Amino acid sequence: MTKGEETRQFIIEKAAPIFNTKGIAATAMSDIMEATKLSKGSMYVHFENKDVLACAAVDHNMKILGDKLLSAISKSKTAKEELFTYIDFFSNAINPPLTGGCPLLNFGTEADDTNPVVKEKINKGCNANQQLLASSVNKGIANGEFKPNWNAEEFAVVMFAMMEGGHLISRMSGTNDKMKIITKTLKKTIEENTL
Amino acid sequence: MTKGEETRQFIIEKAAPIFNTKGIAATAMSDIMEATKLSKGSMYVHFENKDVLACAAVDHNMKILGDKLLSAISKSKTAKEELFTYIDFFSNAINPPLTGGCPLLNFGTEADDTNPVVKEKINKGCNANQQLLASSVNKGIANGEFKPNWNAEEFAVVMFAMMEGGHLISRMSGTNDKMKIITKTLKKTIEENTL
DNA sequence: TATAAAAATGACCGTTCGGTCATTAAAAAT
DNA sequence: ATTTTTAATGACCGAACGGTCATTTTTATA
Repeated sequence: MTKGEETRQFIIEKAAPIFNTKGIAATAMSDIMEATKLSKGSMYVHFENKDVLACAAVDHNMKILGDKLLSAISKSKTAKEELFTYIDFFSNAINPPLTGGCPLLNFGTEADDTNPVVKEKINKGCNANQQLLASSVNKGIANGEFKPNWNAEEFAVVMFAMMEGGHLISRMSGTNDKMKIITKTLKKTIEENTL
Repeated sequence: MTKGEETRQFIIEKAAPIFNTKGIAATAMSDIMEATKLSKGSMYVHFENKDVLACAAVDHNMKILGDKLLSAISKSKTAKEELFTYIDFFSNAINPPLTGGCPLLNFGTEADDTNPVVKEKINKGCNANQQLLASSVNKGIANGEFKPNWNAEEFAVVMFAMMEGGHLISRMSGTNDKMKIITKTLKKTIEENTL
């Protein structure tokens, strides 16, 4: 990795949590300058404008979160464990795995009516999550863990929606109390579909 | 209503959908000036600063949505109808009841780490929704529509989270396809708890 | 080690931002 | 009808914004 590539990566890593916390519109280049201790000119050597940097930060946030998640799930032995691991991974919305909370929720709502590029990135992220969940369910059906008539795709949609909604509720209230109800409900549903 | 109160209300009504669509940080006073065709000075006669106007816009969005929702629900005869009406009311995320989509989702994620005042408003809005749902369930239990052992508060949390999460998914994908899965699942759960 | 290429700097630019205020116009009160 | 109060205006302000660029410093190549 050349010096340039190193600096570029360094900027992204410092910028990502700021964008995820403050939002794209509310984050100024000066915020990134302060965090990186780099000059303004240096930022524009590596990113042609703020939008490009913001997109890179969105990508980075999703990648980091995805890597952490997959790393946790990969330790699971059964399909049921995979689903439980996913739940536990996101169960603490007050101290979330990523600074600023869920990037799908944060960037998704901001980009919704204003930034189609970021919006599509988030859409793909949502779909990736749901496919991950559906594949765990299907895996469990295939190996006899789960009831064969369990609808994997539908459950994936419902579970993903519940986790995101729970994330919102918890962040607003400042406690994980209601997230616990959601995780409990999800785990119960999984148990009910376990043979 | 005096002329001043009329103008103030007029500004709020024009500003509310803009804030809900673009977000607070990304909305400029000039946007409101353009929408209202009023001068900058006039805006500051009625609102001491942008934050006050933004808060009023948040309140207005929540009030309008709440009024519409309660109006729809009030036509229901049974508790089950109330729950179904709530579901149907929010089932179209692509053409939502409020321009810009759900204000709880929009303002909640933006205010999360930056605006404690708005955050608390949204928190109260989330709780109000959940209490509304729980009261419908409890009403149904009391009048013998629903199973007596159905946990109203827990279902309210889960249902609210699913609807908000479904809203996010639908807005990102641009279709209501997955929202339909969510509404179907919720209605099925309600049916299962109906006597 | 000399040279070419890439990276880093910070002063600077035009624009837009939120916000002010003296002045004018309109509405309310007398 | 006159006076007083309130609303509306738009030029203006300083600050902060995203972005540029000639210059300097560092890194990579020969």
